[in-house]
Amino acid sequence: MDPLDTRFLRDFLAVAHEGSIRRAAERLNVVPSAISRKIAEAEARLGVILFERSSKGVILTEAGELVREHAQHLHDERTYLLDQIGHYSDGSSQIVRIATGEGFTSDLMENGLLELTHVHPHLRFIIEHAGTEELQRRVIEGEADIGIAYNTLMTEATRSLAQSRQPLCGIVPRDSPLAGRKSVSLAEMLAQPLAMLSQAYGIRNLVGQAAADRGLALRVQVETASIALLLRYVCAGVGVSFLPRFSAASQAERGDLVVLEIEESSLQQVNTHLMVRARRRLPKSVETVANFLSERMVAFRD
Amino acid sequence: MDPLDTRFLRDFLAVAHEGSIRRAAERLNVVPSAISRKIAEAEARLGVILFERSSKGVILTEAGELVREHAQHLHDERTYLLDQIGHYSDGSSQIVRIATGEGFTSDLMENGLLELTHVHPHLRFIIEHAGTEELQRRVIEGEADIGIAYNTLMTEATRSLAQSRQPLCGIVPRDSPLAGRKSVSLAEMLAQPLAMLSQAYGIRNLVGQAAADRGLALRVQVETASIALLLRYVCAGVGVSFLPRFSAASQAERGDLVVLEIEESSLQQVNTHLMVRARRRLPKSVETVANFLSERMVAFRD
DNA sequence: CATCGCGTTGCGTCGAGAGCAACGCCTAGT
DNA sequence: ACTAGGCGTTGCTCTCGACGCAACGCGATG
Repeated sequence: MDPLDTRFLRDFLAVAHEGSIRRAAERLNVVPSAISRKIAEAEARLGVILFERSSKGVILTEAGELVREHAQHLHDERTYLLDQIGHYSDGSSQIVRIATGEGFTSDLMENGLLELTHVHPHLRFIIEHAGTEELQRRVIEGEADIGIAYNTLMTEATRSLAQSRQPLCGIVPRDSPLAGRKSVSLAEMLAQPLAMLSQAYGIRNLVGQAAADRGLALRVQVETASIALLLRYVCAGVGVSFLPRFSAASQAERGDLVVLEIEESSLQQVNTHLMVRARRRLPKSVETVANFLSERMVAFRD
Repeated sequence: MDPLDTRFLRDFLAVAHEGSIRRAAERLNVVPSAISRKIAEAEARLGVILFERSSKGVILTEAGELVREHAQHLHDERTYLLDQIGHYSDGSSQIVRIATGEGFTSDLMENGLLELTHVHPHLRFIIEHAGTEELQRRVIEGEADIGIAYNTLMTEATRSLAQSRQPLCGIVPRDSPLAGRKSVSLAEMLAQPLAMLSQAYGIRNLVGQAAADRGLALRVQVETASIALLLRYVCAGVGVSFLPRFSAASQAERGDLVVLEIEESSLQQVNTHLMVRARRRLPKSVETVANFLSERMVAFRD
């Protein structure tokens, strides 16, 4: 009867997420034909095609994307309602999923979760790392409650609960000739052996752009997706790298390396955001965590 | 299975609205037992009582009110989605329901709807009058899309799309001794025979409060819920009244009566609001109407 | 004390929706 | 060129969840 029934939307969300009716059916423990029929009927009633079928699966059409947003929002609201009613007072669904860039790892753990787990021992966390775009996608599509991203453009689909400017800094070994300096030029940095994050992280493009503007060549000796590796690279004295201050804060504190300002305005303007899905009313647990992290993490100090 | 199924929420909304399972069942063309059972099952699953039963019907509990908001919001979002998909492109559901204080009647009609019906002939309107609180309730509970209210306190459940200060003015006959004045004191007004709106309209309390602050007695000769009657009262030269300027604009233009500023700060601070339900994404039709009225109606000119 | 309207419960019935199996289609690998 | 595997879809069957009907208990009201 109703083409936008709750159960239909649940199935729909699974299909959109999996990109395949069969896989969604498997995850939901039903037979694919059941879902296929529901989708077909909904399309007939709405007079709109929701998925484009291919031999590899299905992908959302434009109209389908609208329905997906609706389904996601409904799911959020439902969770919020159950939270309000106290349906989760037993502690279930007190799971907060955080998606974050790898650079936030130590800041998140030492300044955020360490105390948070003591103050609210009933909370459970799922923490996943991802590049900036993937991270944003996870928040938007409901795979994560909170996203913490560096150098990201906010869209209509996300809302920022905390932000601060976190310049991209130069990370140099403690015995580097640059180590005593207060700030360095981009040219001086690029004259050193260099390790950098891979393309997915945006930082790479940021530096690449700045270098191009000055007509400087970007010679990367080591390229990796691991920030831990970058830090070890610098600590070992092999060469320099670029990271925001908070990513290297603990090593800098121990004197293992030195963090320098770079005289390059485009690298000063970089923002960090703590984001949640737009228009979502946050369950108490998520709100608690978001507020706590916003206040405590170094990445959101001005 | 699902205690918050779409169909359940539809029934739930009807019950909450009607205050009676039987009446809701009748309106939905189902048998009362069906609904009664659904509610009982939902309460069992949620572990919360949603309605308090009495021999006269049912009323929402606190938890029930949360569910009602959820149901209302879901309904809004669903309508919005269908609107976006173009499901209503045939023109159905292009009905915009406006709840307004009676004082806005001529302004609404002459400066708003007159042109609007020409520009968008496919739009249909349902316009209902109500006192300030009732009006707000209708917007919140989804019985109206747009509310236009005078002297209202905005709450969390409503959002204001347009507002302006509209002082409460003195309305006097054209041959009144006060008619030539630019402004008058409250005392001078209250010395005249007086007709006023009844309590439900808030204007009464506003004047009563101002009078009390100055130690003036409020002697009301005629008390009515009809603004048209107030206007005729003044036009006929019987006495004076209090109304915002826009309510008497057309009569003042024709010279049938005179509108005067009152030297009383509390009467200057009164606001008009064009409000919609908070957190609601407006269908195109509603948005069109809201924008149009905000721009054209005298009540929202500064 | 009778009556009326309310929500609720027991029981029989029906149909929406799920499972099963077969089909057609496209892709990719041999 | 062909085959094998994965995909969405369709015809059929069956089941069980939801509805209608009727009777019940309860409180208010006159």
